Amino acid sequence: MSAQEREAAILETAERLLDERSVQEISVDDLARGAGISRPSFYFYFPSKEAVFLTLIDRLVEQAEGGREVIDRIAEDPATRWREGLQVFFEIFGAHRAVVRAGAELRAVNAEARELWSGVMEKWVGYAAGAIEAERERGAAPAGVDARRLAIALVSMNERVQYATFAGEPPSLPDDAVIDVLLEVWLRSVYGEAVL
Amino acid sequence: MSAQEREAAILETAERLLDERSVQEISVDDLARGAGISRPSFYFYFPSKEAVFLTLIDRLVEQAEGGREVIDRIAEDPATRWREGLQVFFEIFGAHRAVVRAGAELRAVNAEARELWSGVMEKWVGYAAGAIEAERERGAAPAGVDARRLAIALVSMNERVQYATFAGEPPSLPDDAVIDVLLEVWLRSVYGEAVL
DNA sequence: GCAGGTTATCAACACACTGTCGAAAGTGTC
DNA sequence: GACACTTTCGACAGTGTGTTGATAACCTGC
Repeated sequence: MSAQEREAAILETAERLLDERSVQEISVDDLARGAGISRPSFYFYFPSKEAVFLTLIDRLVEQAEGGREVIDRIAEDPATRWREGLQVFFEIFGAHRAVVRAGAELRAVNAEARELWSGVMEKWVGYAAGAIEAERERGAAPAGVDARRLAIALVSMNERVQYATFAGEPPSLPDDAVIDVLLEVWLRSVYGEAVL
Repeated sequence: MSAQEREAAILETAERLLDERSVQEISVDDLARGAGISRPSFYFYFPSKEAVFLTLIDRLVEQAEGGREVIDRIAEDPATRWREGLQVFFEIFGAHRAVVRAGAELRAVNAEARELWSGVMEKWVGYAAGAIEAERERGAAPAGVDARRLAIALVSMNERVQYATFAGEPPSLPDDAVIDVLLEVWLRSVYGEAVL
C-alpha cells in the first residue's frame, strides 16, 4: 500500500466514523486502526487528528466554489439565479452532512478551523455584496442598508439555517423547505422597499 | 467558607478564566485552584467542568426571558417593539460575551448544552411565529411563507449574526450596526409584499 | 464538653488519550 | 549486496479526567 493510499484510507476512515460519532469521540488510534496502521504511524501522515478533519472540510469548501459563477449572472433572472446560488450550497454540503457537523465542532475548538471558515464566509459575503450592489446600480433593487452589512446578515442566516437542517438540531427547517424560505428572505431584503 | 460560597467561587472563577481562554483550555484543576480547593473537592460541587459552564449559560438564558413581554405588544408600534425585542438579547448576551463564546463551544461538543440551546431557540421561534401570525391576522402584515418557518430563519439569523459580533469572528457586523441591520431584514421579511 | 452523624477535603490511584523517540524493517537503485 | 530513503511501531513521557477511601471539620443534642 502506497503512502497516498494510506493517506486516502485515513481520510476515508475519518468520514466513515463521523457518521457514527463526533470528532471528539474519534481518537487518533481509531483513525490509525481504520487505515490499518499503528498510532505512531498515523503521525507520519498527519500532524494531528484535527488536520485530518480539516482536510475533509477543505475539500468540501473547494467544491462549493462552483456557485460563484451563478452569482455573476444574477441580472439575467434574479429570482432563479439567487435560487440556484442557494441550491449549490445546499446540495454540496447536504451530501456530506457528517463533514459539516465535524466542521462546526472543530470550529468551536480549533483556531485553524475557525480561520478557514471565516475565510470562506468572507468570500461569499463579498460575492453577495457585489451582486446586491450591482442590482442596485442597474435599478433592479432599491437602496437600503449597506450592501456588505446586509450580505453578512443573509449569508450568516444561510449558514445557520442549513447547519440546523443538516445536523437535525431543532429548531430546523425540513430539507424541502430550506431553499424556499431562505430565498424569500433574500428577495424581500434585497428587492423589497423599506417598510413601516 | 460555606458550600454555597465555594460553589459561587467556582462559577466566578469559570467566568473570569473564560475571558482569557476557551472552555477546552480550562481544566478542572484551574477551576478548583481558582476557588481555593483541590481537584477532587471540585467534584463535590459539580459533576464535571461542563456542568459549571452549563450553569453559567443557564443563568444568562433566564435573564433573556425579559424580552418575552415586548413581543406581546408588537401591534402597539411594530418597528419600535421589534427593535426592543432585538435589543433585549443584544444587551443581555452582549454583557457576557465570554459566556456566549463558551456556550457555542460547549454546544458543539456536549449533548446537554445542545439540548438546552435548542430549547431556548424553540421558545423564541414560538414567540416570534405567534407575533408574525398575529400581525398577519390583524392585516398589518401580508401573507407569505409559513410563519413558523420564517421565524426559524430569522431567529437563526439573529443568533448567528450576534454570535459573530460577540466573538469577533469575521465576517461580523460592528456592535452599533447589529440591531439596525437585523431589524431591516425582519421588517422586510414580515411586512414586505412578495417581490419578483 | 463530648459522642454522633453529616459535610467537606484531599492524597493516591486507575484510565484514556496525545505526541515523540529511536530502533528496526521494507523498498528501490546503482 | 551495499546505500539511502521511506515507512513502521514498541516504549516512553506527559496531561488530563474521574473515583476511592481515609481523614478532618463542623454541627447538634444531651
